[in-house]
Amino acid sequence: MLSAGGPVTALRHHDRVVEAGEDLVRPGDPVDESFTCLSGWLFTYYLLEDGRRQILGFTLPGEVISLIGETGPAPFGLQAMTQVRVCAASNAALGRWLRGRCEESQRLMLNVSQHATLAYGLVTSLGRRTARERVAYLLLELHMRLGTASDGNVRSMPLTQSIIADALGLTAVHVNRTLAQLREVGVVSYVNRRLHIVDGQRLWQEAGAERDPLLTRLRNDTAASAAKQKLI
Amino acid sequence: MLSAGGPVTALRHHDRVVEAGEDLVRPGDPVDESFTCLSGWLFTYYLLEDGRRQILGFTLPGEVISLIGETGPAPFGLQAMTQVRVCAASNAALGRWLRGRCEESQRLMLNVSQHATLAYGLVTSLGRRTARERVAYLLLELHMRLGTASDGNVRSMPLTQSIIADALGLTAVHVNRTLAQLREVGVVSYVNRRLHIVDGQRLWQEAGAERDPLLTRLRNDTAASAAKQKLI
DNA sequence: CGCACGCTTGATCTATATCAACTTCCGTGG
DNA sequence: CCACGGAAGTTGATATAGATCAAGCGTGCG
Repeated sequence: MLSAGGPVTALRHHDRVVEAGEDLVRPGDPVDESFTCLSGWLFTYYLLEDGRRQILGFTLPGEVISLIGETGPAPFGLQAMTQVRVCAASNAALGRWLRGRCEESQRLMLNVSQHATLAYGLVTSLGRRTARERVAYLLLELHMRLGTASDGNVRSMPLTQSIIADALGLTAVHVNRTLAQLREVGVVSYVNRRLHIVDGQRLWQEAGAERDPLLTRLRNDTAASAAKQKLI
Repeated sequence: MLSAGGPVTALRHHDRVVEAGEDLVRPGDPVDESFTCLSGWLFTYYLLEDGRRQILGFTLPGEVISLIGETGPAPFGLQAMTQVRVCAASNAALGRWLRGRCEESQRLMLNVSQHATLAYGLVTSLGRRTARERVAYLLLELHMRLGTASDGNVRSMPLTQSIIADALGLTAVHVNRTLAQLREVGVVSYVNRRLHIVDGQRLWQEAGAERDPLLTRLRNDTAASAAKQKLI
């Protein structure tokens, strides 16, 4: 879905390792590269002048961060949540490389447009969902982006409660209480960076996502790519 | 900025007129076209199952709605706020046309990526800004997208208070009070669908946008395109 | 004329923030 | 191995931004 696997890796001029908590891109840095995340998790964040922070999205292993549309100073930062290995390609080279390859261009556009779609989902969460719905929705989304393929219901992720808070426009304290609620009613538990989906169906309900076109599509996409995996 | 002016108009197979309050695309419709807005305003919206509505963005005259990344049922709707004239191009034809034209492909990608950027701005507003900051920010953003070019400080727009509310994750009532506040302190007034910027500098402050990279860029872009206009 | 929609204003409620204290976990240095 | 310190998580008490409910006003339109 968010992985294109193509041009950025083809052009990789160097890989880079970033330690947990460090920035791959600092807000304001000149943007001149795009990345593929080889391993580890990143988030994209926006910083208000007074220090309030909003997380704009997460990048999981295999996903592509296409910054080729950006110019000048980065309006946001990219921070590693774990140790991260990325491969980088300069946007200039990428642009040149794409010049002859319309196919690839369009593929990359697809990637950008999927990021936009995820952003729209987040807008909707922040604007119109309750804390509980937001948390449920995020956990569900990440669960699916990690690939439904293997061991079903348990999954470990590097999110802290205060990262969740900054992604969902909430307070760490409130995220804590919300997670506690969801655990107590037996829907999901997220303890020790370990996500355990207790009742999948109820989780979809809690997220208000049963008919949510965004998540539904994500489900189909991952189902499809899981099927593809099987064929190999 | 959000206007590409290129492929969609080049390929227009038909124009269409939509009356105020009608949908150009209904949520769930199959998406098979992209549009350029020739006149009038639209908004993109997401509908939760229980009727809550979140507006994801606005489309102003001259701007392009590229849906070429979308397939299957539309996850969102597109509604006309005024009578709207758009020109439409089928995504299939658009894809074919783009095949030989990498330049144009990239231009379109730029457009998509700018929409994503606006979405990130909205995420930040909804997640981490107060009602007052949100309203100020939105008014400022729209003011600039309308083109700073001509008559400075007054501008008429078709936003109702409840549309503003649905865009900013607030209640119409609260938007009303917030607008009243901003008016009383002499920063902006938005009365009768008429935006009057009383104190531009304070408005940037209220929006918390003085160093906001997103809006700053928008300012530069429109300044640049205004300069270009002059040259013609 | 009357009705619907948009706006305004007041009273009250509530989801979430804020403040504060305490615990548990984990890595580091002695 | 233990002692320490800092980050993450937990829990309670209280505060507040913004929601909800309700009523009334204007105005354009069928």
